[in-house]
Amino acid sequence: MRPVESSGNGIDVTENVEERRATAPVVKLCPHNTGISCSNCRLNDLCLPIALNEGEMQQLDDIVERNRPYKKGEHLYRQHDRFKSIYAVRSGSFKSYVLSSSGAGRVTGFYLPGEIIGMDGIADRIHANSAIAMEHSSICEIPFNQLESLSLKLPILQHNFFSIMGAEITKVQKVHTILSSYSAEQRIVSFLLGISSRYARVGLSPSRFHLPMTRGDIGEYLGLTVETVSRLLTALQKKEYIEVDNREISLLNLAALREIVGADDI
Amino acid sequence: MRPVESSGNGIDVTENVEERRATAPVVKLCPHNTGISCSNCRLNDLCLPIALNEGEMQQLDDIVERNRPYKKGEHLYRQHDRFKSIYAVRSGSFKSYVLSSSGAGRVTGFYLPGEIIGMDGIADRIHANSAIAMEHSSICEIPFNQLESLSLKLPILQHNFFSIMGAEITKVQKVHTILSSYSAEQRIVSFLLGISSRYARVGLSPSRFHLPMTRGDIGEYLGLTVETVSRLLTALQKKEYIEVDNREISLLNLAALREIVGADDI
DNA sequence: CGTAGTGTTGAATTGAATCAAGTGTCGTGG
DNA sequence: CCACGACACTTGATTCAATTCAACACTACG
Repeated sequence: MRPVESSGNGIDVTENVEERRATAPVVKLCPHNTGISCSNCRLNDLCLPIALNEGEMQQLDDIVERNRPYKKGEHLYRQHDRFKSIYAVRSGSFKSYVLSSSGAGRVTGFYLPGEIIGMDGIADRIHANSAIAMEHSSICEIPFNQLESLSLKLPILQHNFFSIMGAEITKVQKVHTILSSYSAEQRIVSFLLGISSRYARVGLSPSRFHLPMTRGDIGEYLGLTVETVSRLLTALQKKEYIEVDNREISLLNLAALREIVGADDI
Repeated sequence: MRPVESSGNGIDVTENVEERRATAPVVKLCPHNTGISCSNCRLNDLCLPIALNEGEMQQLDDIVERNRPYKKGEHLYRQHDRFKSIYAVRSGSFKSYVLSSSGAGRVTGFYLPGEIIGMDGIADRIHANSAIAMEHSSICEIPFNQLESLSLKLPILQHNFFSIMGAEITKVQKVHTILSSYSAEQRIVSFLLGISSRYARVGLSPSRFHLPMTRGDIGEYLGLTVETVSRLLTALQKKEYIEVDNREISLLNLAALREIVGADDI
């Protein structure tokens, strides 16, 4: 039933976090004793260090904190927390969400390996969202003040971070367009294609993957109800455009799916 | 009929552009002969130069290009154009929009004086949106490569620009929440309150203002039809929460309006 | 092995879209 | 300065996509 490409809880592209926790359960690990550094991280060419040379990467490495992994349901930060760092997802996945005063929270984003989470706090130094692990996950924490200082010394790092923030702006604007003009079916398809290409980016299969989030999460993110999400996944399966086995998704007819959203998608 | 606070075509807080055009209609103006510089601009404490000292502001000033004003309907840039600069709105207003392959364009943002437009091109050096003047407007163009270079030398400038990009991310995420969970009425009210506080930021009246955009623009931005926008403005007027005279809006009952969106708005 | 959370499916309802037919406003050129 | 045409806006009647309400099935974890 599980796809070949993504083992177990989804995506542990860089390390066996379970094993590490067994030997060092609570104590905060020194950044250097995990065997992981930017220079040997598989994600380093899609993360902050793009195009940095060895020496520069070492300087970045020195400010990165690689804390203990996060268990499913653990918070990375909460809404209104003081902003301290941004975080690169190394394995697993997170969602960000806000609690509206009118009760129900709304999911504002999903963060997969190789993506940066926490930029919602940069402007006013207070996190606008909460962020929570959707599965067992590990992250690289990058203290923002230190990132700023280092960016003054490393032009490429400054450039990369501007680009990463720019990409975040473009990504959220894309969602704006989807929410303001797409039908429920187009939203779901666009979402699946988006997840697909984000997995492809880190070398996983774009046509067969595991969704780390619930139907409810997807619904909140896309402005739909759980029932609608469920119904549409079933309908797309009936058309044989996708195959759904619980949270395992196969995209069977890429062309038809792209057709639905108008081809110019992600 | 016109509100006292905003004269004529809306907002010319810094200069009389009409007059300047009369004497120098076509030729591109030298950045220094306009009498405008960052240091004497009324918006300088809500724009890039925040907290810069005189010398630093002068360095920023040297890279800013103050082109001829834009007429209503003129494009600042178009989707797929090469990204070259970001732009600070000095007077007037712009909207950004995308053309979906399925015909109808969708408005992705409105930019008022003191706000920065163009960040949608930072990530991949291609503009993801088009930007067009909604009225006679003037801007400060800041070539991005030069901004990057200068940011390496001026820590405060780098910091400011990170903040500005962070604020853009937070702003767009807020719209995401609005579109994914608010009713049509809540969207309109939230939009009006947002415009109100953006005008307040530049010293204009938060309770009485001119909308530079059409009902159609508002609808596209909020994922509603023109008819719905029109009906709801009428309905809010009937409740005496607002007064509508064409594009002149008065907010009569702030408390009631805030109540509608759940108080935790913008 | 039980139970809480997650997911599915159906029937009824409804908020906003669509379709339609106007009126109002503004900029332009005669 | 006024008349014209193009937009912009409004209002009403009807339709429909997605929500809501409801009941039940699955699954996964302690």
